[in-house]
Amino acid sequence: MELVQIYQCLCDVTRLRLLNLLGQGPLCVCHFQTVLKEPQVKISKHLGYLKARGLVEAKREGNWMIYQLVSKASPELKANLACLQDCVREQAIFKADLARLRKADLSCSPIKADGQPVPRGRRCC
Amino acid sequence: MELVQIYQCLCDVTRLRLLNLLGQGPLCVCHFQTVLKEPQVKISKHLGYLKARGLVEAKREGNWMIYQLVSKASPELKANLACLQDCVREQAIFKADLARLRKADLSCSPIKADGQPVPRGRRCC
DNA sequence: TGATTATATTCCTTTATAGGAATGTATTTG
DNA sequence: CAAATACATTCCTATAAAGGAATATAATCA
Repeated sequence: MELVQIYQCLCDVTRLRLLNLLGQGPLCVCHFQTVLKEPQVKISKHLGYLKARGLVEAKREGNWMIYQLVSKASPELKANLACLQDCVREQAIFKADLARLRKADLSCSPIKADGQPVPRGRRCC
Repeated sequence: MELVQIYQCLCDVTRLRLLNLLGQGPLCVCHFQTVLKEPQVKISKHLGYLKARGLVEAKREGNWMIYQLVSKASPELKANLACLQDCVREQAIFKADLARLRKADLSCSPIKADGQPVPRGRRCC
């Protein structure tokens, strides 16, 4: 993947917020909606953008799509994601997002802490 | 400066090439033209773009405009420029640019090695 | 002062991107 | 199967950006 494409993915606030959250682990679309408080189209499109350019990957989990950072990232991508995490650490919007993520009910997501099988088919968000 | 603005500056190859060269020190516009082999408008516009967003600064030196990376860069900018330098080290285009830079006659630029006063008013490129 | 050199700006065209409304698709539940 | 839930896609509009041709500006030289 080209370096420029990485930067193209990083030059939108919504996408930075998505990537920031994904730094914590896999998430489903509705949780992004809940945390970012942005409309579904917006979230979905930006996730599609990131996926098309190989920054994230998605798998279907029952009714939900679970997104995560690509498992086999290039050195350039790794470096830039690390740099991003570092830059973002002090910034209000991103800290607030992480705070809301922690408070959110993630019961439909595979990142559930207790390791229980994910309860499927119930209302999520 | 916003983090997103930094990434906006980085999402174009020409600008990455400019920044890569500026990592070596200040340069005048005509040297960018020589090294990148791109038309003057293109170079000038991208430098203007970088300047408008605070990644580079420029000063007039007689007939020439000397561009350099901003002296007082934010932590985010520093981090990302360092990351860029790192990512770019192995890539063909950027290595080739640096090679051409080394071979170029930089007599009209303040980065002249021997510290002599810059000869002004002569033909540069 | 007029010519030359270096650089910036304006104008125009093309393409990319963001955002939202509406609609489509997949999956699960009852 | 019908309804509900989660998500994607299409269509449209507005705005930004890239690139080039032509022109303008600034400084220097002869």
